[in-house]
Amino acid sequence: MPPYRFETTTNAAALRAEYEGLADGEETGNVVTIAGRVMLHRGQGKLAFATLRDGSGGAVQLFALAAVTENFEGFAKISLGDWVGATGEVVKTRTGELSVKITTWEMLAETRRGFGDKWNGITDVDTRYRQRYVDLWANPETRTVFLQRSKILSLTRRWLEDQGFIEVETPVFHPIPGGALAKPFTTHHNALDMELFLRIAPELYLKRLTVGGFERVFELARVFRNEGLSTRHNPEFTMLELYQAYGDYHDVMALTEELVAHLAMELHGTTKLTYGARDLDLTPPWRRATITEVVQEHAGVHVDVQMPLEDLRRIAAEHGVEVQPHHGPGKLMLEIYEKTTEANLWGPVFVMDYPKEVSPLARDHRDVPEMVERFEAIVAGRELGNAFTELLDPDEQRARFSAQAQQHAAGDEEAMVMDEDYLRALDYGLPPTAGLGIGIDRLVMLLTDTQSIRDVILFPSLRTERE
RNA sequence: GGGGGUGUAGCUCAGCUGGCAGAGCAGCGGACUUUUAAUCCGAAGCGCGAGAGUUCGAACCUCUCCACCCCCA
Repeated sequence: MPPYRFETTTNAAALRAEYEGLADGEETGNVVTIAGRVMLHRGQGKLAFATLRDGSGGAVQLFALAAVTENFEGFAKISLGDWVGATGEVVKTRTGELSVKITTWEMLAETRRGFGDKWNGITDVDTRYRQRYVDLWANPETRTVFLQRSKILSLTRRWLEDQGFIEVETPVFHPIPGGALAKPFTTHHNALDMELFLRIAPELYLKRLTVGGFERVFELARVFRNEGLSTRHNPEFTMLELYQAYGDYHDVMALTEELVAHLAMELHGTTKLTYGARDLDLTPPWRRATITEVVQEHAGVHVDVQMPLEDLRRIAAEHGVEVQPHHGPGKLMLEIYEKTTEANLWGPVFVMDYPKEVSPLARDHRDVPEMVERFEAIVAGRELGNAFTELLDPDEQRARFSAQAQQHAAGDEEAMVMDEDYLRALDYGLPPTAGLGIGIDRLVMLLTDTQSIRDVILFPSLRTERE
């Protein structure tokens, strides 16, 4: 029967740091107590060795002798995967392995199932994602990725707080889904007898807070989008959204590149990374380019929202875009960009200025008609972040919502609907504000050089297992 | 939704133009006073994702279905 608690005095990484310099065969006289999981085990008659790995990420050898170890017979029979706590002297064996020469030990948990092949680990992706607890032990790289994810979240919080942002929490249940173009999940509240939506973005609540006087806010928000699964999409994922009063999208571009560069420096000590065997230089400043410019470069055609609709339709069709009758020039321009260019932009690059038609929450461009001040940060062919100078004018916002609501009524489930409460908030006055959303999962992928979103989400969405 | 791939022991995998299902590791039993994926000896374990078909004979061929992965919409 396992003990109710077990007190350790150190861990494997600390032991390594402190005693790695011992000479072969040297004994220290220092007694320590450690605990962890048995990863390797070697019996040798009246001797036994076990490699113990613990939460420090390090591993240290337990060295048992029949003459000095209590219940030696039991120790000689422990299995790979068992949790063991042990006390003994820190020594280095004759062959130079840092060890704890144990006098007493306790079984903390016996495993009933093996942890897979001790050499090959677990490679079956289904097992790795479903039984992450196995993956984390069997594959140290998995552990590293999630430790890095944790560090990225913590560094992001600290950095934003240093810039004067406060972290807030806004509702996950939304009576009206909004803040992004996506299909929501629905649920039902029994006591209120009302349909609710799981949020697709925290945007509209965060901007209400800016109206309320929180001038710099951010949320690390789990959001939910009812769409397919892929290496880049999980139905629930984490977005960083932040709003900065008195700023515009140029300010947020600077913030984005500085934040990402800061994270790269803290994690890797450099902003020159490798992603998928290709170099990726995240050093600021990142390139700024308009959609028109990048489409010209990658597709060799000129597009803008001023040109005749017929020309845009023709170019779109030539590039394999499925042209719908209700597509306006803005939508066509965006489709052409996404089809021909986005995935080919290695970046990092801020692709600037989007058609108003596809950006219902962004403010009109100060110089270019029918466009808004919006950018997407593209890195490694993928959208990392999306940001804009926020639309402040309640009348204009109402008109944008109306246009969206019409599309929604026409069957576009991703289109927005009217949100009267948000309009009421704008009536009170939203100061000039810039907002940013960054996909944390994709950011973690980038900074950990992983190719699937499932490699950076501990428990990715999977079909229910069935017998 | 379309295309491609995979599915064999707890894990990692092999299994040829159809011919009696295998290995290593783990687990179990045993030997061994300094091992390092320890080694050695022994016994056991899968009927091949599910179902149907072709065949004297199917893990291998055909069909249907299921799951997972990748690409595309």
